[in-house]
Amino acid sequence: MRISKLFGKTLREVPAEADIVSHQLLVRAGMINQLVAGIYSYLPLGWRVLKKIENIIRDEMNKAGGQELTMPVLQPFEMWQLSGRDRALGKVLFSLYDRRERRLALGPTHEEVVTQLAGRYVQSYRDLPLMLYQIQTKFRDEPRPRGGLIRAREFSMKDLYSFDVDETGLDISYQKMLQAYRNIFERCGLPVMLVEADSGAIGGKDSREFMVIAESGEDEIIYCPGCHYAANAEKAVSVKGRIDNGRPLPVAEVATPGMGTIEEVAGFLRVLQSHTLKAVFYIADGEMVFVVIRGDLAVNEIKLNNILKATDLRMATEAEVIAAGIVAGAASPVGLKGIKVIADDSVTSGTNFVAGGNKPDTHLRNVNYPRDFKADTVVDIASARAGDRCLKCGGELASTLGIEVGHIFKLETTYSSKFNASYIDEKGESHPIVMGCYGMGLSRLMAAAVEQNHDAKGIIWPLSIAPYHVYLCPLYREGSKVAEVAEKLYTDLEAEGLEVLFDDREESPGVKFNDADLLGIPLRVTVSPRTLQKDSVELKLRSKKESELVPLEKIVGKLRELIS
RNA sequence: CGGGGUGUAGCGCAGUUUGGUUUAGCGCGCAGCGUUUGGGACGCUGAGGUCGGUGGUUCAAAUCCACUCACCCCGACCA
Repeated sequence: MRISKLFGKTLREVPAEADIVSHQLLVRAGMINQLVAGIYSYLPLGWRVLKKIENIIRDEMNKAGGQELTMPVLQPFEMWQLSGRDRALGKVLFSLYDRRERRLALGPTHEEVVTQLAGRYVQSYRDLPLMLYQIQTKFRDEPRPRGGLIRAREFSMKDLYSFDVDETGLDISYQKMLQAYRNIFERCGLPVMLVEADSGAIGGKDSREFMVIAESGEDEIIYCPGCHYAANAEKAVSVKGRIDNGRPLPVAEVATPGMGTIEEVAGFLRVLQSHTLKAVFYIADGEMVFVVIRGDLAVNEIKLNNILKATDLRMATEAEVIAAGIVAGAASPVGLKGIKVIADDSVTSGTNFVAGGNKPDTHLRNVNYPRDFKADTVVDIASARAGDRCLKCGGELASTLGIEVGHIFKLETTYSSKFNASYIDEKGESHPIVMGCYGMGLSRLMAAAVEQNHDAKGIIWPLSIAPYHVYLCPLYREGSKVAEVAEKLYTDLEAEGLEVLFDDREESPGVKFNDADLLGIPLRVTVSPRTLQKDSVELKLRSKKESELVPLEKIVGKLRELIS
């Protein structure tokens, strides 16, 4: 490709709307252009990168036994009502009406459609296992798109669905995908961290995310440097320890004038915050929920909602707390009636806690579970934090930020039972198909690759996903034979099947070199009067500082070698 | 949805506080001509603007007021 003909221009200045590095560089390099918030055009260079990623993914999906197909973006809204996900996704689900006033959704993911489709064709256990996938544009009306391609409203995604007869089959499919994903990231030159995750609105278990570590990441990862434990903070667990305050003592009221927060109460009574119980109030789909957790811990709302399964979960307002007859600042589950109580398991592991007295300015000492109060549910709902102890090895947990580039999980029969997708086994009995779901964001992967591979000058594409292999950079001079040599080299390299970006512009060397660096093409070949004096060209790797002179007759072979 | 910020040429910005020599300006980019060519060259000439939109105040609005739209950031939320 001749740069003089290439659609798209590099920008010297950083676009005002771009905040994170991948967004800035992709826009400056003329690879993407924003139409409206979270919606982008891919210009020829960016599109080539996306296609390279797509081909790697397609190759690995096919190798793992996947069959590619494509499903409709426009889907009847009733399907989403049937699965109940119209409510779970809420406004994230784009919807519109056709001319007959029938409501349609723009596909944010395809569990509903693929389950219905598989259900129509799979009849016997002989039809299984099966893996179907597509690479397609998805639509999600994000509350807040951000970071360029990191979180877009229209984006490219690969989604594969596995269908098996039973759990054992699902495990095999799951492992195949796990390996395929590792291969893909490896081939894209992208180091990833595999973390345990919450499966969110899609539902399911054994949820794993592939994270690219990056400052601009949106997800917090809690991991243990000592063992291999790593989890999304939404899901992470840690050692809470036991609070041993001796044998349970009789409950004793104590005056705590003006003390509302845990910090104040603990300070006033001269006890550790971990020796107190904290009450937090939520409204789950309109119903008040009383949450009890040890004073030094924080409630993880994702974990909490996995118990409550509410569509809308939020902290209660002060007015709602008062209206429920609860004494804010001195609330406790002791003697409480008529309100659902969810307790973190930390409250059951220890003795003689300080808790609210349910009277103004009053707390209770020596509160013990279950002697003094009972919870409807006792389960882990605490946030694990960096600095906590690892539950597996006891080491100290650390945290980092990551970009979620892939997410795989087991759906089991959640969708197959709703959409009546079943098969007949050897005995002639009918069973719902056991499913798995495996997503990967291509456009996000592209952004993550830039986050991971860049320097002050620009992008440094890994060879496998670079828009072109070679940046051919002649430095013209009147009366020299540079142009002639460069033209011939361009033709020869293309004939060899190399992907060449030919900077045939009459620009000064600085402009060309800077553009080459910004675009991040892995190999740069410079032809100039200086190199031609030695019958050579200069070869420089984008990822390296040094360059070398290569004799003209050897350069084609040399490049060929570097690329294969 | 709550909080904050920004909308002036393709891009980056100044001008808005205190309305009037502003015919709305600068840098980059773009077009033409000439010189230049190993790390964002230079000269001359030129094209390019509903000052986000609507309404209002005023003799006069990029500038003041009201409403509104868009974009960005933080938070909430999120696959």
